[in-house]
Amino acid sequence: MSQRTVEEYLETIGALEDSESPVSTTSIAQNMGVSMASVSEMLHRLSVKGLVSYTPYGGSTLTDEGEQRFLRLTRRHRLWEVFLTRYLGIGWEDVYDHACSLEHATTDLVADKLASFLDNPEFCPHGSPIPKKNLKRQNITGTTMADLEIGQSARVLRIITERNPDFLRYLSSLELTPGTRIKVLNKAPYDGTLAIEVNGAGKAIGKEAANLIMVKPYATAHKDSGTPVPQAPQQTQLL
Amino acid sequence: MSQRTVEEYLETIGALEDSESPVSTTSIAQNMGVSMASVSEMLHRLSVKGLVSYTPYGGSTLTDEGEQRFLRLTRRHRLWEVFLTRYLGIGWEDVYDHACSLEHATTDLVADKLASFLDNPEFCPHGSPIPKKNLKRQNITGTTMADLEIGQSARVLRIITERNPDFLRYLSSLELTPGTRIKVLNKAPYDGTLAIEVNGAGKAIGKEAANLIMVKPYATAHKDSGTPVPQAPQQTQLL
DNA sequence: CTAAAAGTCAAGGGTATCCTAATATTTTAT
DNA sequence: ATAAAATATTAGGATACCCTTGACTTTTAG
Repeated sequence: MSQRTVEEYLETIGALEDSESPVSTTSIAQNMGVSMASVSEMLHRLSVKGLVSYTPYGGSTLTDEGEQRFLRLTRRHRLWEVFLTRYLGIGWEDVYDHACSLEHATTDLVADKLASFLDNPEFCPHGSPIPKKNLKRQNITGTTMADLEIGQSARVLRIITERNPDFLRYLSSLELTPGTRIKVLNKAPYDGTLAIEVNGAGKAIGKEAANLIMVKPYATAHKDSGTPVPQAPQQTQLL
Repeated sequence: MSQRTVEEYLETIGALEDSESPVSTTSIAQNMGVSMASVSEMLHRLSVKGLVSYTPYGGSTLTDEGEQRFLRLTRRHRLWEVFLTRYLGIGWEDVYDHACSLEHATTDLVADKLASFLDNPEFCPHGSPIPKKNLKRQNITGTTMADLEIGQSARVLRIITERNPDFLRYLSSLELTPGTRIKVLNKAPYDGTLAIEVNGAGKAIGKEAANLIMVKPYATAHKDSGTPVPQAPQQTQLL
């Protein structure tokens, strides 16, 4: 079983576990565009390899070792994303695919040196946390833009769908990048379309899209807590 | 036939063509560590794909298209080597392997942006020329250190064996990196061992090793021509 | 000219991955 | 509680790749 295929399964399962655990065979099959039979077969193999804990008819979870491998890949992927946007000037809308191929070809040494070079960034350009070298999983919980009440202000933390350049370009056009402050002006009664204020300008965004944007609501009365927050993706100025 | 396998064959054939053209099946088999039969079979397939021009019993050469693919890979490989030494601080002795995996995972966009970021370097850390974007093959001819006469001075241009960290480490210990100026003090009559002067100190180096070091002899009477020359591999100072 | 060296070819094996179709299990809705 | 629907698994087959062995052919060198 090729290294590459294994890694792709681990990544799919790991990503799906954020929203569904154990992960169903159907989800995996749909995500990877292969038949359920293929997935079933592969889960057996991954199970034998000790990377996935698999109960027939019951779904799959990553074992500790599978989780480690998943996080190591995620770390590499997101470090490359930071490098590609910051130093090569590739837009955050497009970095996903390029990082996808690089992550599988990155040796431990290169990953470590890259992290230092980038100054151990905490977030990728889409606002997702970069696993640290110790590879502990970070739980991502929180509010989406669609959860906000009328009148609430918040800061954009993270875009959940990293791999859809068109969607990300759309968000760019609305100036909805991680770090941006927004305020909900109104919510349409039937379809839930949001009227929001971004950088002083009014914009509209559908509920489906708003559900893919994680935000941190402002606690009006309190000082902002010390939690680090993603920065807007941008190129480092070179000499 | 997997992308990766094809690329590895193209690289092997392309590299061997520097010293032997057309390239014999035996050379390829030895270089790749597979049987001649496997190579024979693969050459047929590469021939059908139009990447290799193959005459049974007569050897193989890359077609124009094969050559392009080869040069594109070489370009990527060497650009990564420059990045790894200059920015990540990985020693020139070790970059080869890390670059080897990255090169296959590099998209066109990333390769171009990386080249600009690195300021379109002309040479890799071992002194080999980096193919330009137009992918014209550069002929590498010249003198090796073993060809020098007693009393001649020269500058180290290029180490031919890039993939042997131990050998490169040995050269490092002799301070024989690209860009260094040396002078031949003596040549032993039987085994051809060279006594040389490097940075004011006397050293000895065997004929076999000296054969792997390309140099540019100084024309004593003339001004140095304008030909660019590789620099010593070193890390860029970061702010 | 002939033996050794180099190279090819055909046959076959192992692994990996995918699919479809048939079967089995679990869930859901009545 | 049970039938239908949804979900999942297994069996079996197809394809591809890449390798090796061993018999055969061509080239080369004495």
